Amino acid sequence: MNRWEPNARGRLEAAALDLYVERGFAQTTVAEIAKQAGLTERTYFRHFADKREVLFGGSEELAQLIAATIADQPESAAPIDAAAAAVEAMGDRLQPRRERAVRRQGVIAANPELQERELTKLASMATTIADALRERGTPSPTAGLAAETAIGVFKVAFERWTTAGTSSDLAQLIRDSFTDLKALLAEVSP
Amino acid sequence: MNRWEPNARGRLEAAALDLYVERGFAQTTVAEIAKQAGLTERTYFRHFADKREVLFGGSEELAQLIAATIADQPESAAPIDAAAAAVEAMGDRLQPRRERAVRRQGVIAANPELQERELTKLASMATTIADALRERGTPSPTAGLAAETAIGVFKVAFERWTTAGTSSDLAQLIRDSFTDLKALLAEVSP
DNA sequence: ACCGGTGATGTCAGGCACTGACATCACAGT
DNA sequence: ACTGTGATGTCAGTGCCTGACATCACCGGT
Repeated sequence: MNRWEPNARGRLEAAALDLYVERGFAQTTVAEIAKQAGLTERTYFRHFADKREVLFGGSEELAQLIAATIADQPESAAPIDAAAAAVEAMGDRLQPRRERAVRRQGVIAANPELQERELTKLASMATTIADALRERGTPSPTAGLAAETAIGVFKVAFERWTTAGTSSDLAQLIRDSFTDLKALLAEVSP
Repeated sequence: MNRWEPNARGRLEAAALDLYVERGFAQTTVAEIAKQAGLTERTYFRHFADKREVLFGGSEELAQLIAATIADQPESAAPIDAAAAAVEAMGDRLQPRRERAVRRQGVIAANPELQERELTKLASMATTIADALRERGTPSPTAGLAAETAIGVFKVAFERWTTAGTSSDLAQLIRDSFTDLKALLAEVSP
C-alpha cells in the first residue's frame, strides 16, 4: 500500500462505519480504524477531531444547504415557513442516502456518546437556521424559536423515516409533522 | 480530614464548579477536583460517570418534577398545555438557584464538550415529557412533538433568563416564549 | 463490649483517546 | 536535479476512565 493512496478521509469514514457496525463503537479502537484504512492513528486525528466525528462528515455541507435554502425564500414567506423549507431541503438531500443513513443510525442508536454528538449537530443546524433567518430580517428571538421548532419537527420526522419502510419519503414526513404541530398548537388554551 | 467526611458528592460538585470557573474545564484534571474535595480520583468516578457529569447533578430530580407535574394536570388539558406546565414547573424550581445557574452556564458556554452534555440532558427531559404525556393517553407522535416543542421553548427562555437582569422570572419568560411561538405559527401559510 | 457484615473509600495497574514535536516521504514547480 | 509544501509516520507523554483488590468506618446482633 502506497503512502499516498488517495481519499484518506473517505477511507477512514468507510473503515470506521464498517467496524462500528461489526463490533460496536466502544469495542473499536481508533488504531484499528486507521489500520483498516491503511493509515496510522495519528493521521486519523489529523482528519477528525475525535473518535465520534468520523460518523458526522457531511455536516458543513448540510449547513450550507440550509443557509442557501432560506436565503432563496421569497421575502413574503413567514419565518416558520422559511425554516420549514430548510429542513425539507435537508430531507431531499438525505433521501437518496437512506440505506446508509439507516445503517449509521443503528450505530448511533446503540451508543449514548454518539447520540450526544448527533444532538450537537442538530443544535448547530438550529443555529444555522436562526442565523439565516436573522439575515433576512427576522427578529432575533423569533428566529431562535422558529429554528428550534423546525429542528424539533425534523427530529420527529427523521425518527419516523429511519424506522419506517423503504418507501417512506423524508420531506413528506417533515411536511406531515409540521401539519401535526399546527393542529397541536391550535387546540392550545388561549 | 476524616475518611468519612459527609456529603462527598456535594463536595465534589462544589470543588469542580470552583475549579472550572477559576481555571477552565480543560485546564482542570479530575485528580485536582478530587484532591480539593479531600478524596481520590477513583472515588470521583464512583460518584460521577465522567468529568462532565459533575455539573449536571439535579437532572433526575428535575425529571421527577416533570413527570409529577404532567401527571397532575387535569384530563381536559391539551398535550401542549401539559408540556408547558412541566417546563414552567422547571422554571419555578430553578428560579431560586439563579446565581448558581448563571455561574454554571458561564462554564458550559465556554466549553463545547459541556454544551454537548447539556443538550443530552435537555433531550432526556424531552423524552421524560413525551413519556409522561403518553402515560395520560396522548398519542405517541403527538407526545413527541409537544415535548420537542416545549423543550425548544424552554431553551429559548432559559437563554433569555441567564443573559438578562437579576429580576427576570424564568417561568414568566417561558410563558412569554410560548405566546411568541403561537403567534409565530398563526402566521404560517396554510 | 466484641464481632461480623456492609458500604464507601483507597491503592494499584493498565487501556485507550488525544496531543505536541519532530522526522520522513511524495509530489510540484523551477 | 533542487527545493518547498503538504500529508503522513514516529515517538513520547498526559489525562480520562476502569477493573481488581485492600482497607476503613459504621451498624446491628450477640
